[in-house]
Amino acid sequence: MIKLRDLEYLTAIAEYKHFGRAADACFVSQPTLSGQIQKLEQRLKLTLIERQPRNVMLTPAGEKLVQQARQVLNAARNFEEAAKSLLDPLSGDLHIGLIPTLAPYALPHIMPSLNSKLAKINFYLHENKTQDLLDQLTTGKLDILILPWLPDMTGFERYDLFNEPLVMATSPSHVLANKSQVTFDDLHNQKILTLEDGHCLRDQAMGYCFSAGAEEDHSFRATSLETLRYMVASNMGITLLPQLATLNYAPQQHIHYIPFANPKPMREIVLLCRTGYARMESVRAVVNEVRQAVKGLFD
Amino acid sequence: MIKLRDLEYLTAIAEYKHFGRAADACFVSQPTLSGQIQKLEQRLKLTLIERQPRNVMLTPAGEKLVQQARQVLNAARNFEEAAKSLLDPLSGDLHIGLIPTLAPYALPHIMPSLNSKLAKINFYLHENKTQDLLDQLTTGKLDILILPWLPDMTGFERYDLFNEPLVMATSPSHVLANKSQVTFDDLHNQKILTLEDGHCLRDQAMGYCFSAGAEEDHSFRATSLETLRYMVASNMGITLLPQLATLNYAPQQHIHYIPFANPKPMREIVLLCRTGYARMESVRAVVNEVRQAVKGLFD
DNA sequence: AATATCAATAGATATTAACTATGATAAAAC
DNA sequence: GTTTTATCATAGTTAATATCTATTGATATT
Repeated sequence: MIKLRDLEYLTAIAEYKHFGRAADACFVSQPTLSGQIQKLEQRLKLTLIERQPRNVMLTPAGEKLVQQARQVLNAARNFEEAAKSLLDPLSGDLHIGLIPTLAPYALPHIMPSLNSKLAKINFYLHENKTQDLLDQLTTGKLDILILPWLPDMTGFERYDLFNEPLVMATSPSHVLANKSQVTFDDLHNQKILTLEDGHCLRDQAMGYCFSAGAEEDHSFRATSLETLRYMVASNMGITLLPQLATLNYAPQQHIHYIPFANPKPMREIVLLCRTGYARMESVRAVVNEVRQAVKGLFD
Repeated sequence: MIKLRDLEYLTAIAEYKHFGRAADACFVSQPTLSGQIQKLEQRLKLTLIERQPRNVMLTPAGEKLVQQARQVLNAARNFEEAAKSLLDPLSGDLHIGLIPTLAPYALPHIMPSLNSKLAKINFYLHENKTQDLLDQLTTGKLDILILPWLPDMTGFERYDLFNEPLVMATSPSHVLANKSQVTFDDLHNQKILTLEDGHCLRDQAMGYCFSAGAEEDHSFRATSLETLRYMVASNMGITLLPQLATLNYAPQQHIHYIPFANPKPMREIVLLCRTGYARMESVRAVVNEVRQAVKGLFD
């Protein structure tokens, strides 16, 4: 039977394409790693690594087996995590991935209670675009994602957290600024400022706006919600913001936030983790705390 | 890092609930296994096994970790199989699960070409009820299933093989015996002989018949299609048989097989394997051969 | 009370993964 | 064209440890 150590060596080579550095990463000497890899190749009767001078690379067979090896190592990590979590259920490290249009506005509401109620869990927060988060969840770099649900997010465990309305943001001098509600029809022919590509908020907000007959301002795409907010304040256009991003920001920045009349555009914020993840107790605890924490934020 | 050997010991104990027998299964002495399990428990700081005199059992923590351990061992097996299959892609052992209402009638059509075209693969055939097959596929005891598709079979890779019509079987003296086609309405108030519980053909055929107003003969449930066939021949009632079970059987047994008018009742025969299974080449080859082999059997 | 069953312990042995030191080879530098 | 550097392979040694056999201890069963 294969040894887990061998698989670690193999994946390290795949990562670094360099025996010395891979050996360092495994905390062994280079000859040790070289020798073990050779033995592995002999046992499997396969050449896994192409040793060109100054250029180490994997053979096709090597690539394939590295994938399998990562699966095994992930399962082994799961075993150890499950063991630790049995010893002390709500403890250990938990890596949470969030998207940039949610993290800075939601975290102030949820992290205090997470940190106090689940004090033995160390929360690591990672901000990234949706697709990267999903990849990192799959590979095990992240344990939990909190993001707006999209229908193609299959193959994960899903927990609904809350529905976040999008609201209209205008400068005080804008024609819509003093309405108490914005209707679908109000959007007709309005010019909308948007985020740059890759933000799921962009796709979602634009979908809503276009179907209402609004137009995107193609001359500008913001890299963050804050940029967008400043543009709106400078009377360059209007935009849609998630409601969490509008709390405690209104007075000082001369922006009017106006809710939509029904049907309100919404983001369905969910928590995802891998199906079969070893620490479901921690996940469920987080889900409960987040639900508690946002209770009452949305009417 | 945990060792795979430890996980094998743990799962062996889970299987045999007996140190001696588990040790035999692992090809080591009993003290070796005892010692390693103890070390494992110390490392994890968890009691995994309850050692009652003459009664070895797992603690709840043990049960949980055994599950995780099996995952790891499955992944490791996958790695080794992937390696072997890279060495010689279409070779090795392949365990195929089939249901009893399909296997004896389909295998004569498909095994000859599988054995000749994929001569280096050793095919092991397992006949069992659907739910058992799915469990065994999940746990890795089986590599491939061939059975009628049901909507709850999620989480596997699926390949459509062929659609098998069901046909009406009657004795020659039955009122429907000499029709060239049976319609939905012909079933009204007919008495249908059925298989015993657990056969998916029973559920499927009955679903069709009941919706047509037919009635089940509650006084009798057959344990196999062959019993059913004899009952029909003895003029005890009529039944629905999958078409493959009617080929080359008609003349000698005095049964009339009558096709249905559209919409024909159908079984959608699919091939399932685990997603991410390491030997997809072999699976695809089997899929292709089976599709070839049944081509022309159904008009 | 005697015996059988079964897991734990003790001590010896063999395997092997790891180390340090060195060698070999080819690209890069002068 | 020679030297230097980078990089992986080889050799020999050491330390760790999984395994074995033999035995003990404890508890049901007869």
